[in-house]
Amino acid sequence: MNSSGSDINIKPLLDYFEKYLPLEEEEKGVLEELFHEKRVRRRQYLLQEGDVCTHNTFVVEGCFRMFLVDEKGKEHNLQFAVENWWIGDIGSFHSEEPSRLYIEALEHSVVIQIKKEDQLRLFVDFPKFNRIFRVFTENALVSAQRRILQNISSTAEERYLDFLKRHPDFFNRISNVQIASYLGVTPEFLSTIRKRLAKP
Amino acid sequence: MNSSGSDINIKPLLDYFEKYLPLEEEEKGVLEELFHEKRVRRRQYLLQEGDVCTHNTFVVEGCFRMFLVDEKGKEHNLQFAVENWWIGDIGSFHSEEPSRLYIEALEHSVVIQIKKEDQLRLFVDFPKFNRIFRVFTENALVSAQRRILQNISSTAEERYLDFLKRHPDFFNRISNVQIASYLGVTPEFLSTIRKRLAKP
DNA sequence: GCGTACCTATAAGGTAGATTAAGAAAAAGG
DNA sequence: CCTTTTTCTTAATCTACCTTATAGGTACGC
Repeated sequence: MNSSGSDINIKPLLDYFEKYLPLEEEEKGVLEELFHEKRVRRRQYLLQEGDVCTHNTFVVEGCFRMFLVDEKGKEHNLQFAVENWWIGDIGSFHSEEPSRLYIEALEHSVVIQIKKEDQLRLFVDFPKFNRIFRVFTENALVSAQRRILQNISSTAEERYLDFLKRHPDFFNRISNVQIASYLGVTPEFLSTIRKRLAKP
Repeated sequence: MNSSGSDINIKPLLDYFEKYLPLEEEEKGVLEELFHEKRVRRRQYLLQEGDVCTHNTFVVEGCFRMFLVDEKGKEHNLQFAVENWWIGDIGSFHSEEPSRLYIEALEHSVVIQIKKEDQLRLFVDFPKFNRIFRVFTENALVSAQRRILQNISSTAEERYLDFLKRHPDFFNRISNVQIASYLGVTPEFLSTIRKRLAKP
């Protein structure tokens, strides 16, 4: 039980951390205290443009997308997040300026969240988490760099194949409309790519 | 003087850190001890494909590009770095696997570098630097995310205009061939964009 | 100061991917 | 279960950007 008095399922988060570093009992207790569960229905938003991103979010169950709406009203997916992924607008989280992004649940989902001030406290009290989060951020940066290189050097078909190879579980879970938006092409063009690939 | 016995100009690095957090004399001394100067001539490589990126590099003077060579032999610029920027293949640096990237000096340059093991030692002995580097990485991630969104949502002309607005100093310093490669277009097409923009 | 390598501009023809529209299939929701 | 909404497909037309080629301009290295 955490301070809100409700049972929350923090085990997936503990398991996740322990893949990186073993945790002391005290640390587990602090995590249980600082993280809070939230249930989000399909199509509900975790963050909307103009809001400041005040929480760091870990997905326990379900699926999200983070996207930008451009000046023509088109949506562009920056990232998906499923079980055991983190999601949030890290820029807004740290600058405390309003976000330009939306985070929307693609399925009924369960997340656990930590407030910015609590995360800072965690970093001060337990430098171990500072290190873990630095590593997470580095990994995210490496992924982002790979994606930039792919965007400027590959065709849409190559990007789609690489996406499927890297995330085979997304194939039956995320609609092609959303995948197209992530790849930076129209759903119509993704459809022709898929036809081309199915042929031979 | 550092352990190599040579005078190195570490002041730009100290000034840079102090924009984030004031440093104690002891910390300055440690930085001076752990960072080493390197002079790099134009067209010389700081990193080549297949090498493990063993150093984190801070640019004191000069200009670099980090790029990928694709299977068709074409080069794609991932990043530039000028005075007071960091450069390195952060993926290879942490995984200690061979890099797929090159880092090349576009001008005669001076950098100061820290070895991975020394940086880790720095993080353990002075947690303050762990925090500073986490913030650096977060900032780099935010930039990378912005660039991904731009790549999937903007035309080459919009990306070029944004690049100039964001880095006006690069206009007269970095050749259009290199800028085109960064934007993900051919130099010929960048030339037609420039003509289009010069007209009205 | 000179030669040479590189950089920029311009133009013609070609391709990847966008746009629009319209119908079929599937899924959400009540 | 039926209705409504969303998703996927196909095809025609259109545009952004690539490829190849040619030529003049610029700056580096000696």
